[in-house]
Amino acid sequence: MKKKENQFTGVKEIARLAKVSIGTVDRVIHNRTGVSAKTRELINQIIKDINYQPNLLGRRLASNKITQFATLIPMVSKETTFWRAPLEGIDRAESEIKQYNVKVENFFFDQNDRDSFNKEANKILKKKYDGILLAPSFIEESINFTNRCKKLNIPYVFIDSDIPDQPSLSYIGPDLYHSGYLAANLISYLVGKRDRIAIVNISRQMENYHHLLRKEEGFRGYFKDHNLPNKIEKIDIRKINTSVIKKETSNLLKNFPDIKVLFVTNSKVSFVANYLKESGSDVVLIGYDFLKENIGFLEEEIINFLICQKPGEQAYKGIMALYKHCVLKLPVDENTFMPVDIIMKSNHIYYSN
Amino acid sequence: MKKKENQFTGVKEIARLAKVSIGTVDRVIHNRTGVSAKTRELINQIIKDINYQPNLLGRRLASNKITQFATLIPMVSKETTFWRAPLEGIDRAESEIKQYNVKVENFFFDQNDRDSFNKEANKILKKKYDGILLAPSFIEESINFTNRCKKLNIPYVFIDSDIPDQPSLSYIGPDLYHSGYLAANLISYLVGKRDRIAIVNISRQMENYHHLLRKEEGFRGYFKDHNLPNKIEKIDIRKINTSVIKKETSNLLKNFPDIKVLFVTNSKVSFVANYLKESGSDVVLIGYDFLKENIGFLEEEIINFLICQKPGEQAYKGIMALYKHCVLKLPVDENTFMPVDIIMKSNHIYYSN
DNA sequence: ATTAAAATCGGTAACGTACACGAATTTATA
DNA sequence: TATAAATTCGTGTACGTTACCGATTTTAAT
Repeated sequence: MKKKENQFTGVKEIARLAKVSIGTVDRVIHNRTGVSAKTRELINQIIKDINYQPNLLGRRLASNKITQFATLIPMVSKETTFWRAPLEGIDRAESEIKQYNVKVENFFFDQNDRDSFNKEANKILKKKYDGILLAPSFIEESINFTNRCKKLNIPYVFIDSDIPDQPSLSYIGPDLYHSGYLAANLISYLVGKRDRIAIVNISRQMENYHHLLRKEEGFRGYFKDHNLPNKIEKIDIRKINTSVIKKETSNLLKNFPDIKVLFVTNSKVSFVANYLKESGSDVVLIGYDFLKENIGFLEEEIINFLICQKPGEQAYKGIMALYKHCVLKLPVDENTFMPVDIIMKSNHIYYSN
Repeated sequence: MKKKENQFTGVKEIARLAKVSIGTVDRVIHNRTGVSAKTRELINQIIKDINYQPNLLGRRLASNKITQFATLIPMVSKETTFWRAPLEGIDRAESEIKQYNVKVENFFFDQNDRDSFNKEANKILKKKYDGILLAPSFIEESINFTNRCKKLNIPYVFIDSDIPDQPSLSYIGPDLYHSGYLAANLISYLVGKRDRIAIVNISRQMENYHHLLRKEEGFRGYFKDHNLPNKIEKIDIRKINTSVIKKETSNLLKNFPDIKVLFVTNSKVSFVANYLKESGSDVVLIGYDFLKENIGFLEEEIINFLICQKPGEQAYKGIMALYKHCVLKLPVDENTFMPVDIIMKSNHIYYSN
């Protein structure tokens, strides 16, 4: 460890150069009133000249404030454990920045109950937070909520899915079209030209269904772009229920015995896997998300590929984006599309969600 | 922004509870002499009781020291641009922690010149650094170097490849065996039982060759574990030279026309791709590393899959591990095996190395 | 010209921690 | 018991910044 040598740095140096007190420099830096136009200009010039970078340690230490963020994401349910990873990402981010007086409070809503979304959203707006991270599962409600945030000048970050034309501080999540496109590309290696393929959408909520459609578009887009002749079937299952999914899948495979690949457009792929295992089918199964229930089937190679986009990392980055913006006053990327990861039996052990 | 309320925190609070001055508390915290056994014990008890977490802002601000790290990695050469990503990762880490008075200095060696490694290593040891990040390309030399580090009590982190039985602060890099294993798993989806497969090792230096062998072991391990009957050929090319590689590959494919997949065990896959493109072959090509020269072929689907392990991220994490250990005094994972990423044409755009 | 009001600025106490200096206390030595 | 030596501890200053208080200067009003 070396000792630092030069004496005058930061505001003190600026003050020295401008022949004013550090109090005045501080006023200029924070655009406060009480400085004549001349000295203000002079100080600003010096700041530019010496390329002054404020010392964040001193800054955070002196400004004895607590920055508070709120998160609004679905609760972990019996239906899916998907939202466990984002929560862990949030916690990881918080424990990294809590030393800088940042606190994060989490609010959870029920993915099958839009009222619960509104209720939690109102709770958030009552207490004044400095930034909000949310998964805009319900489109209308999210627009409403974020509009109110905008009026209150509270920055918000979307994760997991975006709301077009609703400008946010940042979106961090998948490019849904591309993830479908990738699935198709992968499948193109697995089937012959004459094999049949099926898309399986499983969703109860209309909202989430939109996301699935984007993936489906990407999926079909690939086949179109590459003039592939494969026949593509599709079924929509609107109940998340073992027996229903079993029946529908079984019907599908009976009607089209030449189906070689099933592409399930979300994390519900384990339900299909469950049936395939029972029936002893050797259809290739591709689905989404690194969930416990899916990994089991991945290890058995009932599910052959999982497409994942690190939901935990998304939430982590989301909190960090708020931190960068609110605390460090740094610019933040408007869109961060997560890499599309391909997980199979032999690379899942080192994967971190 | 909320203001913080409670007055007594940190050392002050401890001092209050122990009825001593903060100076004494400070001495206990830093295991300095000059404290009676009684009060020391008392203070330590209080520290435990209130679960005292030192404020890093105050700590870093007060300790007016500069922590200096050195890195020792191969230089970017004409032969490969592989080491550009790690360098960027190092820079990214540095710019994140430079606010905490951390500086990083980079030293580069020539991968084909073990003397250059020794020369740079000596430079590093002359100036006393607080931590070292290195890619131990030359095994003997690295052991020698790290032994000297240990004597000087300088912690070091390995990236990219490990040296077994040379205990380091941390290793961050691939699990080579598994990456080969994964490649085989992937290939198992792409070939029929009777198709032939070939492994292509391209390496000039004996050292690097060991890494390739680990991958090859993993690769063959998969076929053995799953009782797959595919014939596996193998060639070693000890010159990194377009025409040599062209000739060797061409011979291989002529001798075994039933080869369906080529597995190149490192980033030199672009040389093979170059030949395949010329010859118009439609053999499936799998290789390593997200390099510019490879991505071009990936887009053309001459290279079909690239296996990547985020070398940039490795270096970033390596510097961060040193930071955590040296500055924050936090525990550090001994081994961090990077995820094994599968990159193809349609997911490379969002990939970050 | 006098006084009041407004604008401009300097000085300084914090924030939580590190570290040096010297004061107070205890122990050892004669 | 007196004195020296050693031990134990408190105080003060510093790190770079924020934010407030009050002093000084300028401008406005009479």
